[in-house]
Amino acid sequence: MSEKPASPKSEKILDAAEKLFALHGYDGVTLRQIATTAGVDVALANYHFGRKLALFSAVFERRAAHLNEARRSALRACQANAGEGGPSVEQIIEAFLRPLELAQETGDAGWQHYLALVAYINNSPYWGQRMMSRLFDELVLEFIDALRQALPGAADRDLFWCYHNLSGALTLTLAQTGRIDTLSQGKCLSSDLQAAYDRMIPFMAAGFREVCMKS
Amino acid sequence: MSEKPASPKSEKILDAAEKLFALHGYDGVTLRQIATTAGVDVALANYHFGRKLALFSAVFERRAAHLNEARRSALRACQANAGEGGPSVEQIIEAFLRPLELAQETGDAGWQHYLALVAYINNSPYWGQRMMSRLFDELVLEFIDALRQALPGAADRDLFWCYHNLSGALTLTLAQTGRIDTLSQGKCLSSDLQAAYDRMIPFMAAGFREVCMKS
DNA sequence: TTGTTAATTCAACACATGTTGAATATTCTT
DNA sequence: AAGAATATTCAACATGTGTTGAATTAACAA
Repeated sequence: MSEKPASPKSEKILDAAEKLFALHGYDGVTLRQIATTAGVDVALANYHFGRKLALFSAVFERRAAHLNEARRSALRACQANAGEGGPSVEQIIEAFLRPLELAQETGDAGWQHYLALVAYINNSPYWGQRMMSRLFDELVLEFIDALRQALPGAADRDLFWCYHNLSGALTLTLAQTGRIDTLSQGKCLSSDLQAAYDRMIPFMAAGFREVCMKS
Repeated sequence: MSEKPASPKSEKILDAAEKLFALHGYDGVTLRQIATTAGVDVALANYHFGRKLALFSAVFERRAAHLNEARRSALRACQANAGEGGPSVEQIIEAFLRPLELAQETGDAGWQHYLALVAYINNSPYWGQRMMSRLFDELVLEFIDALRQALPGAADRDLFWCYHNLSGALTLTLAQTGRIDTLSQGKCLSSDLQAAYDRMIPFMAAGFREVCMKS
C-alpha cells in the first residue's frame, strides 16, 4: 500500500519503462533502451526488479492501487449524493471515467503512459486475461453491481457485454493512437480527452439502457 | 487486386506469421518461430517477402481488400433495400459489423487471426496511425457518410467521436482476449461472436442517436 | 532430355539480447 | 570518521536475432 522510499534512479527506470512499454509493447523494448532513457546502466534494472518480466509487472502494478482508489471513491461519492434509487447510469459511468481524464490531465506524462500501457495490456490476447483480472476485476465488479441496480431487471449477460463495449471504447481512447485525428482530418484529436469523455458518457449510458432495458 | 499464384509455402508463411503476429505483436515474434510454424527454412521468408517489416505488411494487406469488398457490398445492399430516407442507423452499423462476424465464423482460423491482428494494430500507438489509414479510411468514411445521412443535423465532431467508440468496442471484440470470460465468470465468452454483435448493434445505434441528435 | 528459372535449404556472419558476478561509488549508522 | 549496507557501474557471457550468399532441389520450356 504505502510507497517504498526506493532509490531515486529506480523510479527513473520505472518511468522510462512505463513510457517505452506503452508505446512499443513488452517485446518491442530492450532493457538497454530503458536504461538509456533513464540515464542509467543496463544492470541496474536487474538489480532493482529482477527479470524483465518482473519490471514489466512492477510498472503495471505501480499505479494500479492509486487508480482503483480514485475510481472507488468517485463511485462512493456519487452513491452518497444520489437519492433513494441510487445513482443514474450516467453518474455511474461518469464516476468510472472521470478519474482517468483527471489523471491524464495533470500534465504528469507518467499517467498518460501508464494508461496507454493498460490499454495495450487490456487489448492483448496474450497479456489481457493474464494481467488485468487480478488488479482490476474487483473494482469493475463493484461498478457493474451499481449498474445492475440502476437498470432493474437487466440480465447479467447483457450487463457484461455492455461493459465490454464500454471497456473497448475506453481502451482505444487511452491508447491515444492518433487514428481519429487523421480519419477526421483534424476535427477530433486523440489528445482532447475532455471531448472524448464528454461524448462517451451519454453514448454509453444510452447503449446500456437500450440493451439492458428492452423488456 | 487479383491473387498472385504464389508458391504453396509462401502462403504457409503468411498463415503462420498472421497467427503469431496476432497473438504476440510484431516484436514478439521471431522469423524462426514463423518458419518453424510454417514448416519451412528461415531464409525462405526473406526470399519471398524481403525484410521482416515487409512480411508484416504483406500479412496485413493480404485480406484487406477482400474485407473492404464484403463491407462495402453490405452497405450497398442495405442502401438499396432502404426506402426514401436511406437506411437506419442500425442497418448501417449492422452492415459494418456482420461481415466481420461472418468472416470469423467460417471456421477458417485465418480470418480470426487476421482480425485479431487488425485489432492489435488499430490499438497500437506505434502502428495504428501508420498502418490503418491507408487501407481502411476510405471505406470507413463511406460508412460515416451514410450515418451522417441517417442522423440529420449531426455535427461532424460528434459523428467521428461516436465512430471512435464503435471502433474501440469492435477492436476489443476482435482481439478476443478472453477477459470478459473471467470477469463474467463464464456468463459471456469472447468466442461467442453472435452474442457480442447482437448486442453491439443496438448499443451503438442508441449511442449514436443520443450524442448526434441531442438538438 | 537439356538448359533455365524459380523455389527452397544450408551455413554462417555481424550484431543485439537478457542476464550475471565482480568492482566501484554512494549512503547510512554509530 | 570508520565501517557496513545499499546503490550503481563495468565487463562479459551465452544465446538468439535478422539477414545474406552460396548450394541444392523442384518446376518448366525448348
